[in-house]
Amino acid sequence: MPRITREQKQLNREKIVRAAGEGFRSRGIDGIGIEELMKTAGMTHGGFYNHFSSKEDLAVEVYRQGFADSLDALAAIRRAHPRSARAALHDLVDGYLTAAHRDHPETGCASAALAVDAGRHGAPPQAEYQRGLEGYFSAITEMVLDRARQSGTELTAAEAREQAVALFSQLVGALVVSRAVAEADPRLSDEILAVNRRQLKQR
Amino acid sequence: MPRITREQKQLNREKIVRAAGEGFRSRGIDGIGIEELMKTAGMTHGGFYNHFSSKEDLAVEVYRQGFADSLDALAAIRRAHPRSARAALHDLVDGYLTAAHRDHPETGCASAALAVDAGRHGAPPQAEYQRGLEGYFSAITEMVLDRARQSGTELTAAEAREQAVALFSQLVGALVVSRAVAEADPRLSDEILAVNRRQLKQR
DNA sequence: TGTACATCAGTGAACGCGCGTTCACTGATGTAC
DNA sequence: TGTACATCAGTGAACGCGCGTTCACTGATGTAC
Repeated sequence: MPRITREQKQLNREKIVRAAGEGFRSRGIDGIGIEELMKTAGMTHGGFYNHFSSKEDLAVEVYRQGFADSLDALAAIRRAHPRSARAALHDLVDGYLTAAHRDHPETGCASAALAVDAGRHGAPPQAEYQRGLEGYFSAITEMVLDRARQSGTELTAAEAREQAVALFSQLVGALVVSRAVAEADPRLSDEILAVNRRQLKQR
Repeated sequence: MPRITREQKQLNREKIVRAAGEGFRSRGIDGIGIEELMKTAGMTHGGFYNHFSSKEDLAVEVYRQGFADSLDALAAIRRAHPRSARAALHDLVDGYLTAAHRDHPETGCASAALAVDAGRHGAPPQAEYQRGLEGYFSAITEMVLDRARQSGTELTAAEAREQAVALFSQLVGALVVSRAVAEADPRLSDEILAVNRRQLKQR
């Protein structure tokens, strides 16, 4: 059958990245092998190295893609509330800290699902994580600044960034901890989400 | 040479749990093998199954031990500030969100280092994680209640627990995210710790 | 208290297995004329 | 536009390797008398 169209090759590459994005998020970079990944993407494992030079190389691409997707989602939230950054921030918190997001890491926030793996798989994935994180911080900082502006509050850029960093840290922590007990104690897991949601929106 | 004293066997077991506690925290449960673990503990790998029925069984013990150690540390903080729960909570935050804690997951908080692994390695470790987390929440809730009492503020037990859950979520999130970028961007990593420290103590 | 024997903790080789990676092969695609 | 040939994406077997786990063995400890 092969060889395949250039266009088709690009589509296949995207399928691999998507399969890896889901596999790595739900089971960790070490938790899923290339054979299973390629099978999920609809191919046999031998062709993997036509697309990536190593598994780590793929991980870097997964981080890049994951953060890009999340930034797009953030931008969509902002666009949905053109007049109220406050409403947009509430949407962010409410959307992030849901049972659905907790129960589906495979399609969720890369920062939360891949944070621990980032530190354990060498410098390149970690560098990509850092780039993505800066993007998050910048986007949320702007939302916080908009909110202050719209409510007539004085707020420096530095103060806004502090609020953004703290907000995001808490979002990630709440999600990670709620996931860790999701099966062992669903009620506790729900409580963690609800408490953090409520507390973050009071600010 | 073998066989060994019963007492010596118990000491050997503790050495294995300690080695695994450090190895699992810094490199993940999948990130270190039994051979290396046993070598670190000063033995050859064959004897492992005289102590544990499986690697997962060891993981459960690591979670149990890790949370027990952390609860002891929390109790020590409380004892160091018998008159001021406020000072104790500040100590908790300042001690948790330090560069030293970030840079040494192997001796640090089990909840932060092992949260993601808990969800990926079956029910028994996750159940142990849940038990430990409840212990944290209870201990911190008591500290929050003490603080309210000592400052003459009205606070229900439910409100105190909410504050405790949110506080701990943010602690874990800040540490996890700061670790993920520690090598790629030390300044950003420090900023994350400092911002969360400051913000948590303002409350 | 002393002796004889059963127990069992640590050793180190071996097991099967799945992993990441390599490779010869195939045949449709891409390209040069 | 059509033909001839080089390219190269996917296939599937194979590689070495490290993993978790098992096992026969040893000899000091624990126990029964």
